[in-house]
Amino acid sequence: MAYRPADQIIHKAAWLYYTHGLRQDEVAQRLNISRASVALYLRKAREAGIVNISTSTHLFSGERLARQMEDTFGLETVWLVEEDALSPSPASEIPTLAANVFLEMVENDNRVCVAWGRTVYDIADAMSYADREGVTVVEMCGNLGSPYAYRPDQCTMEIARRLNAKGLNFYAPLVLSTQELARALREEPVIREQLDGIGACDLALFTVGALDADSHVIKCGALGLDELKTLKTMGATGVIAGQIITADGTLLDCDYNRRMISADFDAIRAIPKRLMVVQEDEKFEPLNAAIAGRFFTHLVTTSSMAAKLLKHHAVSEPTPA
Amino acid sequence: MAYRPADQIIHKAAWLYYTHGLRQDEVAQRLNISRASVALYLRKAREAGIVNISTSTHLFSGERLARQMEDTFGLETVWLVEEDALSPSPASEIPTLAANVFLEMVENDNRVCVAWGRTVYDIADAMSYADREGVTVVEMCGNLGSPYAYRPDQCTMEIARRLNAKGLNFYAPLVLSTQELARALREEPVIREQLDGIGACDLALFTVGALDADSHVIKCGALGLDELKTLKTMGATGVIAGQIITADGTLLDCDYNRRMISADFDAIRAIPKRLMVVQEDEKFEPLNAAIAGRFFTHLVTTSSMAAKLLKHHAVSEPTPA
DNA sequence: CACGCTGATTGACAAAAGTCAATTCATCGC
DNA sequence: GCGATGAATTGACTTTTGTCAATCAGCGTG
Repeated sequence: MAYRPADQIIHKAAWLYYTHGLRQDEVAQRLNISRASVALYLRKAREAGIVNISTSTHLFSGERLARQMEDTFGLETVWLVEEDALSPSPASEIPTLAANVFLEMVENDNRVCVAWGRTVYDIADAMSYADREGVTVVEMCGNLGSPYAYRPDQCTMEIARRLNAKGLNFYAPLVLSTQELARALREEPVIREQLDGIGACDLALFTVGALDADSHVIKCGALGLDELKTLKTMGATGVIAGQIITADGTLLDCDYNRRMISADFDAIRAIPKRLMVVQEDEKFEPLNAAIAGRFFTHLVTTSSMAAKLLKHHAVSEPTPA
Repeated sequence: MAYRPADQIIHKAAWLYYTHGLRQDEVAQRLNISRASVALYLRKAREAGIVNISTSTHLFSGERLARQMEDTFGLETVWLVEEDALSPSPASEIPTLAANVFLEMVENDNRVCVAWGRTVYDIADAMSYADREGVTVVEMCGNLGSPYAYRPDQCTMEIARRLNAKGLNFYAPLVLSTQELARALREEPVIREQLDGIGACDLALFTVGALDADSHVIKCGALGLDELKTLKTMGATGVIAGQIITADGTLLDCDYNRRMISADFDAIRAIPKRLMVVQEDEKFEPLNAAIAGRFFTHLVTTSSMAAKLLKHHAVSEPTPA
């Protein structure tokens, strides 16, 4: 490479400025040039890679992953827990973190909307009591009578209790036996009101459901195993507020979904802050679908899940440059 | 590691500012904090090594003199500091440059071996935090209990800290009172292992010591003044990793050297990249000896020293045309 | 050798970053 | 509860940096 005096002075400026921490005017003085030139040289030095500014990869590797997640998927904030490390009890880490995150997100006089499920119940359980005022907690979708401790209305009520908030339950089943009945029920004023109120929320807390033999919808009897198999061949990938979505994050066009009393997807997406929480590694596909559907803006999950998602993203649509 | 919200926001601010190039007020807006806080966080991030800013050392190896050094003495790369020129504080320039050069040379998963001394300590001090992984830093020779801040183990540990590396100390004194004891100690498994590990390093950082009244070995009490005088008449010229060498770069055959716990010269020379750093002009003779012994492959020193070395070389063995 | 062209350099101004005293917030002991 | 204490945060101000139109220096050309 040819020797160019221009390079030399750029190097010197960069060295004095970045390594020695001199100010631009000091550098200018030392090199007998104007400060404007120094500014110009420094920009050139940065562009030419003579100075390298990078954010650490090993310190806070989890943080870095989180930032990458935010960038890649256009999310507001991502929180990750390191499961490999010496976490006291990895299982409880996510709900605890999620509960804290959620509490930080709730503001006075907010209207928050929560879905239900084991994860949400765990979060409610881990949530400390907060001194909020004027908060209303509403259910995101219809109820499912189930034998579990995490009955839908209990999730809502427990969270409301912790937030010193008013809890509003959904007085309807999640799934009805016919489409007609569902349609009729949705037009009932009390139900209509609840459904319409979802889009007016400030904050949502929910998770995405998987579709295996031991996942929620099956266990609660809302869906049969054979029915599930059929739906899967149709592209069923995950469950958002009771409703089945495909891999690209859209509502699966099926009878089951039409028999549902639940939040409209556009209403959900109208909520400014939507916190998604995923604990289980097996929920990779569903979560991917939820990302595609732009269902959430904030995410709490494990770093291994984050790594998987990023890897998958890189493979499926390699970034230019 | 525990979840600390403070870390998260600092990291996020650093990420948005340095990686995304947002302005401080944009970052502040995005994170809902004041711009003053952003400025504070960014400073903390820099101090904590979350962001690394490094400048190329190319400038210092781009000179004709440096090239000549490389050619004449068969060195890989030579970096020279002009003591008269742009040095903000000439004394600090060499350690700063050496630290930067060293950082550029260290690669992930490297095993690096460092000697100790004031120069090495200064380098450690000037070194910024680096984003390396899997690096191990080992001591090159035994320790000398000294009253100074630059205690051997501190050099190693400080460098390890800056590199996010594991530091391995040598659990032995540098000099023992008898040859027998030294020999016995060298056969101790834990010591043997450390000694053997030196040849397996990828990179070494060290300097050559002088032999005057106020040089290291004397000050630390490892060697008496009268003892020194005797050794000098025997040809003692410099100190490499504690061991005394003659002008032709070979180990001086003396009792002192035989009482030493330190790296074998062949082991040192087995390390592919060996960075020698010399600040003091008085180290001309020792450095010459170190060159003769082919102890190093990379060199950081002053250009006046380089000039002297080249001149001396030309006189002692004039090159044809 | 005057001319115009190109790219480097600068002065002056605008924008951004740094700083610090004042304030708010949280935590603790009484 | 309640005031004291110390840390975190911020608003207002200062300093530093970025920008850009204007100027200048070098240089090939008619």
